[in-house]
Amino acid sequence: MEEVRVRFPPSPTGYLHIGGARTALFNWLFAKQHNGTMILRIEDTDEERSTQASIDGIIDGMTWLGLDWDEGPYFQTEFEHDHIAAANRLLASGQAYKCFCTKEELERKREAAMAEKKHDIGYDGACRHLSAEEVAAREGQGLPAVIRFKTPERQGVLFYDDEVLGRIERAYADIEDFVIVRSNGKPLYLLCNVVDDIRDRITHIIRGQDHMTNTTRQVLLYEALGAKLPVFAHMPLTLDLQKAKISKRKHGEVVAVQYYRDMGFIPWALCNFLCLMGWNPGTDQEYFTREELIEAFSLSRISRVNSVFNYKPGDPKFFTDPKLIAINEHYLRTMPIEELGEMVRSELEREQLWDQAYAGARRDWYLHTLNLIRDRFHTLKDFTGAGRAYFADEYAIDPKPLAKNVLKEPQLAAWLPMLAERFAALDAFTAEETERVSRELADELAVKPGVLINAMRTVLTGQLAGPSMFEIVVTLGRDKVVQRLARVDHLFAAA
RNA sequence: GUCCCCAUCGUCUAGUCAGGUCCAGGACACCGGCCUUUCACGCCGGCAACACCGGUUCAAAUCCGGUUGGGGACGCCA
Repeated sequence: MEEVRVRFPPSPTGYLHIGGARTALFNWLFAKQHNGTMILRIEDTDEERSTQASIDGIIDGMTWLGLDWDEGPYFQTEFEHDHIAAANRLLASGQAYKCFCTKEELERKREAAMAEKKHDIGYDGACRHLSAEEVAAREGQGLPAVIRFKTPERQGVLFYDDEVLGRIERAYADIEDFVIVRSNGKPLYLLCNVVDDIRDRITHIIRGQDHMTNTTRQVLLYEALGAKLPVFAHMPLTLDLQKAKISKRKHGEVVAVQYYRDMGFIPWALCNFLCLMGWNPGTDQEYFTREELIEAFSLSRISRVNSVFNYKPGDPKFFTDPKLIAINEHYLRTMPIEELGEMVRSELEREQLWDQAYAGARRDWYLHTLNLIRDRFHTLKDFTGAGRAYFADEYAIDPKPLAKNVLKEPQLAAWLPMLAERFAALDAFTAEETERVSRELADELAVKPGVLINAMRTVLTGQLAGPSMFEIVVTLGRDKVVQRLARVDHLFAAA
């Protein structure tokens, strides 16, 4: 079988957003599955809008997601000679022509047509049949010209067979003569893209349905340039709840890949979520390892229906699509603990909470602690947020549980230090022993054990919720527990 | 307006090509229960959809036609 070669060709005019990342992911999956080649090609021919920051952002985003490429990044502007040469070839063979119509003229004609027939006719072909003499005359006058592709004068329809959508047809008559080179001599996307895909020997073009009208025109370009047509697969778009195409401009950072890195998402969780937008394996499986997904993926199971990114602005609990959060949580609590340890390490380092011993003598403690607390967390950020008390002595106490579990019972100011003393006196600082003395004390004080236990949790971890109290106690160790329980005065003083 | 694509729970979707096993399955979210010192996790249960109209057929989510609805593209952007 022919080698599979695919490409991801972002234009560097903004950060990598999740729609683009999904396109990259599908191409990547397809390439991996077929032991093919994935090419990253930066389409930077729009010089006004392309930025280095955007190029960096795209590369960083892809790298973070783990979507690697085999060739590139290539830069489209470096191949301008190829594009111009192709345009000249088309010109020479009569498959393209110079057009001297100005933007203003075209605009006027378009408006007139709209007013008269309420119908946008596209380019009217005014320059299509200019003789060689007429062209020469205009050039002699120094009139600027664009190069337009000459749509074949054929009856009937053009078609191609899409791997997702089946046969796509479009009447030749509906395809206007489109511009392939600007009047300043710079080639345009429609042409560059095809020339590059031919040169890069792309076999499969997997891109969004928003390219479908481009595809019909590009099919003509392939034919005119005498190249074999690649396989096309148009994937559905991702929309917002208002059913509008998601965009950087409209939705801001919540659609940026970068946002998910900053929010503490596991990269593969985002990939897993993204692949489920517009694709499914035909089974009930929803969680995939990298290898499983590469194996299971197929173009024919890409959906034809646009999917909605279920994000409602302003909801603190669901700061992005709830399913994406759920998938992230799933990985957080099921992934191999060593792997999680690496990811949390980065978070701790960023907050200057990392202790080198966690990689050495205290590694078992470190991994055990992560395992203890990960069940309740949503993102990697929680390890340094809600989980801060496990790694630092400076941590905030959530005012809500402070009021409810501690300040509500003023006598705890005395009771907690009493508990500290008893813990300090224990022969064996175990879950069983600490629980025993806690219950004993509660009994003596004639209060429910929960009063002491919940107050302890709040003081020791700063949180309303957490793992089993006596596991926490053992994990933190006697010193910290005694210390934290003995000094609760300031909590009451502040109140 | 023109051309193209699409239409199953709130969201992601299975089922549509090869009509019956679908009074429509799974997941997320939501609600309830169990577990529990808290909150989660986990487990159990619940709510919730074939856009509409017509046709074909013994039988339609599935095939055909139309309507409505949604999206995309209509640049000397990519």
